[in-house]
Order: sequence, then structure tokens, then C-alpha cells
Amino acid sequence: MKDAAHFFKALADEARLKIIWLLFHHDELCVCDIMAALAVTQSKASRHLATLKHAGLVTDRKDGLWSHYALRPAEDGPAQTHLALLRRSLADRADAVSLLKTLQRWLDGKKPGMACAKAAACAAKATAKKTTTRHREAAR
Amino acid sequence: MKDAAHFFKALADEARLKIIWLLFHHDELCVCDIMAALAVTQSKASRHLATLKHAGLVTDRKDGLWSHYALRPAEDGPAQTHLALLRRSLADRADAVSLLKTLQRWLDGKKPGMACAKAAACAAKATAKKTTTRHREAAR
DNA sequence: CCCTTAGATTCGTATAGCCGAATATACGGG
DNA sequence: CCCGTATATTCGGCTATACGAATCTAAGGG
Repeated sequence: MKDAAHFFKALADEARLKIIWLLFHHDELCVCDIMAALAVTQSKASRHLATLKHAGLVTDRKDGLWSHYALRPAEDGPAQTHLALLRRSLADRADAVSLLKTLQRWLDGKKPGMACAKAAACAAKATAKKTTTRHREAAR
Repeated sequence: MKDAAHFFKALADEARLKIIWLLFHHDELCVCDIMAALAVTQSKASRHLATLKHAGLVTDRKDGLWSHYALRPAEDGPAQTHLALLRRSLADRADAVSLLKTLQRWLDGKKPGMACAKAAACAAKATAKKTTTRHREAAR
């Protein structure tokens, strides 16, 4: 029963749920994709991915400088069923959908092969600014 | 998405999973039942029940001195599906099954109407002692 | 009223988790 | 070899959570 609790702990964080959600729709993502989509720092992205890996939910594949993360192939335990259910229940959430779009925008503008991290950090800052602006407007 | 994380947080604790598991099989349980079955202190039982209530997973009903807790009736969201799945996946775990038995033993010997808390605390200590004894034996 | 009992809450503390900043590692190019 | 880049890890701090012990509350029973 301890391991069931452990499994749910891995899901008990919004950032990790977002990562899993994105990985449902993309076979592989690298750390800077996560940074850009979630608008988080590099260490946050990396740490949450490590947590998910440690919980056995994702795998990583190294390719030169890049680490590519993917959902762990179904071993068809209860965990997989929970994940499938999670996927379905997130599918009609506005924030989940728009998160996917944000990632897609990033992936589209990525090709140039230019400084990944800086661009992602920049995207993060831009999103943060937009958010605080929105808050400020809401406060009025 | 934040609320999904919140939901999983409520499940991310072994004691709470155990409580939910027991409530799958018993329409209502009072705090001292939980204390006895899980072999935990009164404050631990009460606090975890409060957490579950706060997360909307259980309801409570007051009857004189007693508080009776029950699973919250299905509102048929994804949460309920996760719970149903959880129930199925725990069903063939040895520890979950024996936990149910422990509770049953307690319920059977309960009728006398005698000092609930002390008996439960006693049961808790007995279980603890058995466990440490077992550990000591394993260590040899 | 006072006492006992079931349960809730508070208190102090310990541990776990999250975070950004800084630093470390490791790879590829010049 | 040195540099820049992508990711990992460490560090220090902060918040959240978990816990037992103690205290509080409220309901019966004498």
C-alpha cells in the first residue's frame, strides 16, 4: 500500500501533472521544451522530470547534450489505468488545452537551432509578465 | 489543473489510503474504529479524516459523542473513477486484505460498549509491539 | 454540577517538498 | 585545450505536512 501512496505523490504536483499531460501528446520532449511550455526555470523542469523518472513514470534518453523524456511504456498495472483516466479527464480542461498550444508554439519556432535555454527562459519571463499584468488588471 | 493535483495530494498518504480502503467496505466508521484498525493515535486518525473531508472525499455525521465518516456519494467526476480504480487495485493486495480483517476483529469485539478509546489505544500498542517483535526476529 | 468519554484542535517540533541561484558535468565545436 | 550550451545537482532557505502530547469541547451519566 505504501507504493500506491508513492505513486499518488508523484501525481500530487501541478507542474508534474502538466509534464505528464504534455508527454501524452508528444512522444518525446527535452528539458528546454518543458521550460518553455510551463514557463519555469531550468532547475525546476529538470528536478520534476527527475522525480517522475524516479517514480517510474517516465524514461529518459540521452542524445548528445539533450535529454529526451518520454512516458514509460505501459506495463499495464493500475498505474497505467490511472494515467489513461487522467489523460481523459484533462482533455476537456481549458488550461490543459492552452498549455498544449503554448508548447506547440514553442516547438514551431524552435527549428533555427539557436540557443535553446535562453529562448526558453525568455519565453518564461514573457509569460510571467503577461500573468502578472493580467493579475494587475484583475485587481482593479 | 490545480485541483487535480489537490485531489492526488489527498491520496498521497498511506494512512489516508487505508482509511478510504476501509470505507469502501463499511458504510460508516467512527474515529476509534480507524484508530484500532490502523493502530494509530487518536489525533492522527482525526486529522487524516479531517484532511479527507476537506478534500471532499468523505462526509461526517455526528451522533452524540460519535462522529461517523463515510465516503462521499459519487458525484461521478473523474475523482470517483479514480477511487473505483483504486478500490479494484487494492483488492488483491495482502496488506489491504489483512487490514480489513483487523478492522473486522475490532468491530466484532466492540459490542460490550466499553471504553472505546482505551481499547483502541491498547490495540494500537499491541500491534506496534507485534511489529517491533517481528522486526527484532527478522534482524536475527 | 462533576466526571468520563469521543473527538477536534492546538502546540512545538521534525521532516519532506519546493524553489531559484549557483555550481558542476558532459558534450560538441573551434 | 578552451568555450558555449543542455542538463544535472548542490546549496540555503522557506513552506507545507506529519506527528505525538496536551488541551479543549461537547455530550451523556451519575
